[in-house]
Amino acid sequence: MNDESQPPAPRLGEIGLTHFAPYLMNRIMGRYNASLREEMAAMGLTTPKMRALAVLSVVEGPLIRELAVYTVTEQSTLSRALDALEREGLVRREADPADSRAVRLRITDAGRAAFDQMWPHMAAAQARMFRGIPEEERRAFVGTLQRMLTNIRKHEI
Amino acid sequence: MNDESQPPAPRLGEIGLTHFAPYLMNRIMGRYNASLREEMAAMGLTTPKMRALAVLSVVEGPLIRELAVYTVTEQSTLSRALDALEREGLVRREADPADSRAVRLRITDAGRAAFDQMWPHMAAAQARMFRGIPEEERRAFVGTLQRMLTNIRKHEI
DNA sequence: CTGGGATATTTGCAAACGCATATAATTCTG
DNA sequence: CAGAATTATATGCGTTTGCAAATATCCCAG
Repeated sequence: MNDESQPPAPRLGEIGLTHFAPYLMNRIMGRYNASLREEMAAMGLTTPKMRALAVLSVVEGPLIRELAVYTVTEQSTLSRALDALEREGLVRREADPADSRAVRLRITDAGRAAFDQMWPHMAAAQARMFRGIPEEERRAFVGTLQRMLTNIRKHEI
Repeated sequence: MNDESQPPAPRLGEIGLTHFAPYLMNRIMGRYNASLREEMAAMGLTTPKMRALAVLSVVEGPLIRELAVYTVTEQSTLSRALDALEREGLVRREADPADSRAVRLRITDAGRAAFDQMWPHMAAAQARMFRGIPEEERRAFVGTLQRMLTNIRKHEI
């Protein structure tokens, strides 16, 4: 609870929906995620499963609670998503040698293949989002996003 | 299906998670939404209910399917969220005089009061996101978001 | 006008989700 | 080093979600 006594916020009606960044971001991400849903469904993936594969294709052997942060997923939801991914042979749970509570995660070759099949759709959806936006503007936008992430980050990941 | 034959997308591993805008946006919005969940729960609101109130506080008498677009919510989910909001007296369904299939939505005074209680938390969460980001950068960021929304917009709303 | 296709909304049902709690292992503290 | 507190993960259970189908109304071609 850090209350840095803000000046009173202008009302939503005054700034308008389309000037309120979270509204815009929710709409954009909603459509981005929806645009992938069909391909995911065709591959038997849910959003948490797909995100887990995406992160595991890049991050080596994280803990489940770490992956939960990366994927913005409830830990219990992720635990069950991993059950499914493991059942399907896309991911492996490995016991951590130093801490037997902990589970380290690794993507399998089949998992990597599944993600490789998914990736072009993700890249295309992203490209659609940025269509007509100059490279420099886009770079600045991503820079601001990175700054925002560090602002709101609660975890060290 | 508009396939404008893209050049092959660079792999996620090459660009890195933190350069992939959808990943950053999902993380940021995940935390933004999570940071509101406690206040919402305290007021008996779910995310769709809260979003409906937010939009209805600004948009006059939309159809349910229109509100579904604004709130990025499945129409069936929204229909049930509206059941709850109506039961609690925060929203009214009104028959459209010209089309008796259609339902027009209006926020009640109680609904507006509920949203007014929620709004400071939303504004504060947004302020946290943008902490330390100069006004001009922030304006540019929102401008890019608006451009992105028109890019991916499927509906006329 | 009238039947066929569109449109607006609701509802049935199975799957997914999230909170709280259980289980198991580790670390800290006196 | 014993017991308390903490950490990592899994699971029970009620709620929410989303797809598909049902219902009701409207629009339009003939």
